[in-house]
Amino acid sequence: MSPSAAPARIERARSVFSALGDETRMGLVARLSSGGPQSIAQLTTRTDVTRQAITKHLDVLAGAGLVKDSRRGRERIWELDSTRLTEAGRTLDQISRRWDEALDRLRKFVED
Amino acid sequence: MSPSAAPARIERARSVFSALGDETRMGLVARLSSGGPQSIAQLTTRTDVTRQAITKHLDVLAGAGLVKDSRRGRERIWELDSTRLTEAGRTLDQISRRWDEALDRLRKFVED
DNA sequence: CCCATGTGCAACCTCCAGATTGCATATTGG
DNA sequence: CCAATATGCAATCTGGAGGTTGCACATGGG
Repeated sequence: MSPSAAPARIERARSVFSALGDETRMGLVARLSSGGPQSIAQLTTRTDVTRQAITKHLDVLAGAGLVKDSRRGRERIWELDSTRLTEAGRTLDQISRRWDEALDRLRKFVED
Repeated sequence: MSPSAAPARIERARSVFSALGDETRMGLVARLSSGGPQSIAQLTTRTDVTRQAITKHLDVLAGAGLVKDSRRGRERIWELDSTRLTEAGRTLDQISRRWDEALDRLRKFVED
């Protein structure tokens, strides 16, 4: 496993954030994470948008590698794929940590 | 410090992701995290967009609570505020962890 | 005191994300 | 076999995000 260059990692995280930035999509992810794999029809219930809209949103999430689908009869089942989610979380931690360390250095410097 | 209700926490994270979803803004955050506090003019260099565009992006980042500004003479200095960044990262971890645990339960259930 | 530098404001433009509607196509249960 | 259910495909619409331009307004250095 290569260490994955920082820029690529950041860009990957950005695509994840772009996908999660939408309210409907964030809701879908939350539902999937707690409710388990579900069909499009199921995911459409308790939503104020059309099934078509949900389908598009799921496609976007899939594009960011956050979900994957499989067929079960006439249904299309969607489920979460936590890999990218975890990675994006770690990337955020890194950025904020780097900033905090820079702050510390600055503080010490000022004290001298 | 109240534990902050889950929905509010998620919504806050979503607004952070929405801000970080843009390529230019993600770039600004990366620059600020490693390069320290900088003026608008500085942040505009090495960018293919106008200073006005950068200003708007900074305003969006500020709206999500990711950066804060202060004046220094005729300059306006922007710096990172890692609080929301860290929180958003933890939120992602929680979601993916919840999903992973659900997966484990499902696996054990199937084995029985 | 003046000019170069750093910003703020506001009008304006363009494009595409997010949504809808209408119709075609699979599957399944009884 | 047939009607109900679940989804796919495509055309179309629209508001707002992201960008620019032009000009006014501070501030600091020489």
